[in-house]
Amino acid sequence: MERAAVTARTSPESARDIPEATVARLPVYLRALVTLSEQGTATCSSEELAVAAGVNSAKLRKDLSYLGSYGTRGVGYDVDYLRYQIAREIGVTQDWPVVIVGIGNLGQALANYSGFRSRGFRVVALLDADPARHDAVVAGIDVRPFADLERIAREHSVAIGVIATPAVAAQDVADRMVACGITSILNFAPTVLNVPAEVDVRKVDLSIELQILAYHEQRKTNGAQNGAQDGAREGAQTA
Amino acid sequence: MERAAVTARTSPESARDIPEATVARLPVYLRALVTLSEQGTATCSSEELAVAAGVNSAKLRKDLSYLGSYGTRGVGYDVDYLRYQIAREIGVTQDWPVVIVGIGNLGQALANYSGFRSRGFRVVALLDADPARHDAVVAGIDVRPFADLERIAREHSVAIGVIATPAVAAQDVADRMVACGITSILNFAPTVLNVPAEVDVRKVDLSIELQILAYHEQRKTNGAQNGAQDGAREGAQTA
DNA sequence: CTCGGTTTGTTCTCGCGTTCACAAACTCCT
DNA sequence: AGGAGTTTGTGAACGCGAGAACAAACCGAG
Ligand SMILES: NC(=O)c1ccc[n+]([C@@H]2O[C@H](COP(=O)([O-])OP(=O)(O)OC[C@H]3O[C@@H](n4cnc5c(N)ncnc54)[C@H](O)[C@@H]3O)[C@@H](O)[C@H]2O)c1
Ligand SMILES: NC(=O)c1ccc[n+]([C@@H]2O[C@H](COP(=O)([O-])OP(=O)(O)OC[C@H]3O[C@@H](n4cnc5c(N)ncnc54)[C@H](O)[C@@H]3O)[C@@H](O)[C@H]2O)c1
Repeated sequence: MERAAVTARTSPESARDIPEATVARLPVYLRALVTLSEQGTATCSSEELAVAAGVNSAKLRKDLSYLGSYGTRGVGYDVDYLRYQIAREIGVTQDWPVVIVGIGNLGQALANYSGFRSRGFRVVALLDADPARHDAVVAGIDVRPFADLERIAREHSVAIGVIATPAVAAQDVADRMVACGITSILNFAPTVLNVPAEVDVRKVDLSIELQILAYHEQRKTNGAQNGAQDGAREGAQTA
Repeated sequence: MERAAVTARTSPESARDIPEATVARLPVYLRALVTLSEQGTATCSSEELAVAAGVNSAKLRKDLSYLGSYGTRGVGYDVDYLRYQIAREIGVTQDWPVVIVGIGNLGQALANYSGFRSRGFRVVALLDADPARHDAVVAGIDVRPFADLERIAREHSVAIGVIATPAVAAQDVADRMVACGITSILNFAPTVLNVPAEVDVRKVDLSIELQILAYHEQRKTNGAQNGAQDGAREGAQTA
């Protein structure tokens, strides 16, 4: 891995095959580093950063090692330098244009969310199929007809789309997005999307999260009644 | 596992140690079964259900085998029977009372979300620290002062809490929830929560999801420019 | 009853991810 | 300069989960 480290230092677009589990944690590290930076911390050890990110320090170091050798032994990591390196690796040193489709309860909340802009994303359009919603202004952005998707996607080179429509409409919306060249979809509708292999889909599903909590909750209370030997249940952050 | 299967058939509160990965998929199967049931399907094979749930059929069968032997070889699964068994296993045959704290953009959207009720959850209170929000009615429920948490949690035996406050307030809210006996928390604030080991925390983080998509998106476009040999990138649903 | 077709439940294997543990490397103090 | 103390980066061990493959079990026809 020594060679990889050197390559990472010299050529910006390097870093072969980062494990998916690591990729999912990089944003967490990035956020922790931003917080540390805002607090005026110049350097931090892997242990400090691990605590701030809520993970094991060994895991943190291994994750960072996939990006290169950005730390100094005996000292730790330069907060701003590491922050930049992770941001670059994730790809949020420039803003990504994003469209949100389905401007109902959830879509409006998302549009109003200020955390996007500051974390590498820019909402370029709000689209809805319901004419009654059109011409409304949400978070300073006009709500446009869904039919405008193709034009907007082309004009802004949109690669990422957010689906916040009812479940029945989600597959149609996804198909149209794919047809417009969108290759990454964040889906809030509780349904399975069928997309070509080159398109990435991530889903955020409220009910599933709650049901997972309910399962463990049931176990806790039943275990108490039942008197069964429940081993140490870890309450670690489960992503 | 033969013994476990028999036990599962006879005693309702059985099913030792279901793997976490399986637990996370049970809600997906449940939803697929509900859809199938509503379509009038009486029985289905593991292959059909797997397609509906967006997973491999071998994985599905293995997952279900942890609950017991609820299928019939050569036939498949009785949709309604399996649906009930999974619902019982997850613990959503009765409703769980839930409190939502932080009734801003996101909290209001959550309160208005009708999918909770139908999936085993009942919002019993909306709490906010801002007096300006009090006495507003969202989704037919009064917004109450945050100080009411203890009384409400006790009166309704609330075990599950949802945090939709700004990040800076999230840890305080979590501490108060834990003090009130809440042992499961769904956190929307982009921060790491410190809670006792017996408390389960699940987080839903928009920015992280988008950043993961951005990472892969960057790889796709860079790979094209670079002409590097990018192996077959799978676009499967990543939870 | 028997046989062919079908589908489940389970075993086995492989790869990924987590964690431990430690050598290498760096700083600071004497 | 050298040694003590600190922290990184990584090799190795281990456990969990994914998937292929197959025997066991069930149905229906004849
Ligand atoms: N509100 C929540 O907190 C919440 C929580 C979890 C999941 N969800 C899911 O998110 C999705 C949106 O929820 P919501 O509460 O905002 O629903 P909503 O009904 O308030 O809004 C849906 C919007 O989508 C629009 N729409 C419908 N079909 C469309 C189409 N084909 N193209 C474009 N727009 C279309 C509608 O006009 C409407 O404005 C749903 O699938 C819901 O299950 C919502
Ligand atoms: N809106 C979104 O789509 C979105 C997306 C991703 C993440 N988030 C996160 O969800 C959280 C809420 O987002 P939002 O857009 O609804 O923010 P918001 O500012 O609209 O609402 C926050 C609410 O929490 C209340 N609050 C503040 N401190 C409190 C306390 N100590 N106790 C109880 N209530 C308190 C405020 O009065 C306000 O009503 C934030 O952490 C945000 O980062 C929101």
